[in-house]
Amino acid sequence: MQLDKVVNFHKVVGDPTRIRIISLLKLGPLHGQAIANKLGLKPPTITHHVAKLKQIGIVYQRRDKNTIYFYLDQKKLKASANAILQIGEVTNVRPEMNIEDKDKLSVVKNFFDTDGSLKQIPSQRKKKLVVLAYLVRGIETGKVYEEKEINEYIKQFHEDYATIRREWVMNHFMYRENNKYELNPKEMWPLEF
Amino acid sequence: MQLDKVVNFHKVVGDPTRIRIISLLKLGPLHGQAIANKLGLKPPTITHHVAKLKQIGIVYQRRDKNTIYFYLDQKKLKASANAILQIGEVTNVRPEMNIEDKDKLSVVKNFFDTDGSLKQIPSQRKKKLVVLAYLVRGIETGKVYEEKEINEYIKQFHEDYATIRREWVMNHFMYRENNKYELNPKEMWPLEF
DNA sequence: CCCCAATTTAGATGATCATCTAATTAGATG
DNA sequence: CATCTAATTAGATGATCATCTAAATTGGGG
Repeated sequence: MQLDKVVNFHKVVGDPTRIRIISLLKLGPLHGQAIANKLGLKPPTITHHVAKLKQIGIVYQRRDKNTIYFYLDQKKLKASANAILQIGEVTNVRPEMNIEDKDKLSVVKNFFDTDGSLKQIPSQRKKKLVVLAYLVRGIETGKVYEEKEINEYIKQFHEDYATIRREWVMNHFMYRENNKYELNPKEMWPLEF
Repeated sequence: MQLDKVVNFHKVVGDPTRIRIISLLKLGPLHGQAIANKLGLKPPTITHHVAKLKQIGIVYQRRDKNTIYFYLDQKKLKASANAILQIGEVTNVRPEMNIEDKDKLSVVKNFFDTDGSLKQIPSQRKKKLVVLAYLVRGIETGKVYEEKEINEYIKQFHEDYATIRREWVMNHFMYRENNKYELNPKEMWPLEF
C-alpha cells in the first residue's frame, strides 16, 4: 500500500484517452491499430498510453503473428482502485518507527567507518532503517536516476549495492519505475530522519 | 457514471500532495495552516489543492471563528474510487441511441425555422438529443467557455438558454466545471452525430 | 533474404498544472 | 472602526505530459 503506487495509479487513470482505452478493453482484447481507429488517434499515441497502463499492471499483451493484442486485467484494476481506501490504516501510519536522535547517532557511529564506508548492513530492522536513511542523504530530491547511477553512488559506501538499492525501494525511501529511481518525500519514509 | 467525472476524480487524486492531504484528513478534520505545516507547504498551495478536493466532492469545510476546518467525506471517496469499475456497464454503453440519419434530418427540419432558430425544445427524448447535438455544432473542441459565452451562443437559436445549457451538461455533450464549460468528445455523447 | 504490416522510439510542440510570493479579502475582537 | 489572523486570489515560473510526424524496429511470409 505504498503512497507512491497509489498516486501513480490515479495519475495514469486520470486521463480521458486512457479511460476510454480501459473502457474499450473491458469488452475484450484489441490490437493497437483498432484502438487508434476507434479513438481517432495515431498509433504512437496508443503505444504511449498503453505503456502507462501496462506500467501500473492493469493491461498486459499477447502476440499473434505481427499483431499484439492488449488485455485488461480487471482484478488488478479493482484492487488498485480500492487501494486508496486503505491508505492511512494502522499498518501504514507514519511514523511507523520512533527512534531517538541519540540512538540514530550511535547506529551511524557503529556501522560506519571513519572514512565514511558502511562496515556492514544491520540485520536488526530499526538499525537497518537508520543506515538506509543515512545513506540516502546524497540522493537529490526530484532528480530521476538511472539504475547505474544509483549503483555507482552506493558503491562509495558499500559493495553490495543491489541489496541497499532494493531495501531503499522496499522501505519507501525511493520510488522505482521502469528501472528509473527517484527519492520519495520524507513523509513516506518509515522513520523520521 | 459520466466518463468525464471519473477522469476528473482520478486526475485530482493522482497527486502526491493531495493524497497526503486525504491521508491526513482521514484521521480527523484539520485547518489550512495545520495542513500546510504538516506537509511543509505554503497556505496558498493548500488552498489550491483543497479546492480541487472540494470540487470532486470528497472534502467539505466548516467554519469556526476565523478558522476553516476541512473534513473528508469517506463515503463519497469510496463511491468515486469505485466508479471506474462500472464504466462500460450496460446502462452506460454507447451508442445508447441509434438514430437513422434520415430521422435526424427530419427532426432538424421540423424543429428549426428556415432562419436557423429553434422553434421549440422537443420533449421526446430522442428528438431532444438530436436537437441538442445539432445545436452544439458551433461549440469548438477543446475551447473553455465562460457560462456567459455559452448563453450568448445559445441565444442565437433560442431564448431559453438555461435549459439547453443544462441539457447539454446532463446529456454529456458538454462538461461543466467551476462555471466553465467545455465540449465533450463525441464518444461521450448519447448518440452518434 | 527481402518486403510488409504492426508497433515502437525519438524528438518537437503546446497545454496543463504544482508551487511560490505578494497582495487582497473575510471575519472576529477589542 | 482599527487591527489581527486565516484564507484566498493573482500572477509568475518551471515541470510534466499528451499528441503528432518521421524514422527505426520487430517478426512473419513469400
